[in-house]
Amino acid sequence: MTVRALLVDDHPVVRAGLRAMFESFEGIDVVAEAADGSAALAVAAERARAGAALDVVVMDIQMKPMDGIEATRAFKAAGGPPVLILTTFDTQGDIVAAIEAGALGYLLKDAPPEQVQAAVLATARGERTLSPEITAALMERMQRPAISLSAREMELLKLLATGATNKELAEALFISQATVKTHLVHIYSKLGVDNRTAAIAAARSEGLL
Amino acid sequence: MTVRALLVDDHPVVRAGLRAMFESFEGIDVVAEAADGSAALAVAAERARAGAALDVVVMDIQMKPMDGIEATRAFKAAGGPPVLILTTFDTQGDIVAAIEAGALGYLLKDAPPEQVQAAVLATARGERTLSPEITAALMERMQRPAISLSAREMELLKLLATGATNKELAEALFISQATVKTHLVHIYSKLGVDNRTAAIAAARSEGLL
DNA sequence: CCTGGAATCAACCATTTGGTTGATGCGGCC
DNA sequence: GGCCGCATCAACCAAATGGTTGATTCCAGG
Repeated sequence: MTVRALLVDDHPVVRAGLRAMFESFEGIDVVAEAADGSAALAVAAERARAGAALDVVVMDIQMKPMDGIEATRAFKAAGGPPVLILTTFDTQGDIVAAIEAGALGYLLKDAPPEQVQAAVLATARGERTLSPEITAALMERMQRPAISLSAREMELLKLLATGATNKELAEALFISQATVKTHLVHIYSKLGVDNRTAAIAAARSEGLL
Repeated sequence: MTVRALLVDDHPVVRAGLRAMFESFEGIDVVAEAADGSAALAVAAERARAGAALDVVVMDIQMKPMDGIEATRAFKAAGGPPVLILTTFDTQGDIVAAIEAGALGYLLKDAPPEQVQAAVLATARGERTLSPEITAALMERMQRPAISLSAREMELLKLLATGATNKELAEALFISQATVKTHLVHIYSKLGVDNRTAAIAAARSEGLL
């Protein structure tokens, strides 16, 4: 029995590549393509109405207007087909976001063809799949006691990364400079640094930005 | 007469996609693939020795161990085949670097298949090709008086972005803190900012990092 | 050869940032 | 009810950073 797959990627080249890989392989039938999340949802809905529901969605993350994370969440909420994320990046933030959004699998685009095919079939069967690199990144994150900034601290951090001074932070957030400093001290201590530029660097490497 | 092309990309999926696109098209023959710059150089050299030199190289930028920029420079230096850069990103720094390295064309991976094929043929003929987005990015850069940091300033900037203090910069570069400050003042003035965090933000948005 | 940019350093001062202590109010949770 | 985390603020001090002026050396280009 062949698996009906939907390819979602904003690069025609990548879609063609996946299609070519799957065509030379018994078991996967690419029944549709989409260039972004909202198009993918539309296609899936139509397929379901036609009584030929999809078995698996292979999706990139970075797309516009609707990205792969949002689309995954929508598929999950609608009880749609399982989603396999296939992307270029392995930032911890992306991985965590994808899994939280309900993706069943997460694979990198530089994976060898056999791995991609195996992952697609596994996802269609409802099994969870993570490539070794992804697993490693996740494990690493688990070992450290999960750096989590409060919502307010995240606001500060984002503005901080734009190069704002304490005074500007205070004005932008309608708080006093004293409060800004308090938040900054907390941010520094959570990130294990002692100045703002290092905080930005650390936040980036943690995938917080 | 068909064009002999070499595909260089670290993603098997992308190579398969390009190959599939070109196969369905008269005029381009994909005679080899490589997963990085040094492998590409080896393949091209072997082809040349065999008397069946390549007509065009289609290459990504981000690859390891040797990236597309370096490889392009090497092809150019060796009088090799013309290079068409086909990549995901359109940061001004990448574009400028690619052109300076001697790339004949620069295209984004989200370009439609016909555009990719046309660009490959044009590159093989020795014509320069830039996609509209790339041209726009280049023009924009031209209009502004080209922010260019000296080599030393770039060294500082990179370390700055890692969160180093003036003292650490001084030690890392074997100069006094006074010199660090002088360099920083120059960097700030070139970027139009007045502190280090803003400098990092500006450098990022200018594609200098 | 002379001019100018780049890199190097010093001394000085103003401003910003960071560190600490302490305090208040609010909301959730056991 | 009491504890705790979060957000808010103040006052004070220490350290880092930024701004300015001025100077030296080296090297490349007209």
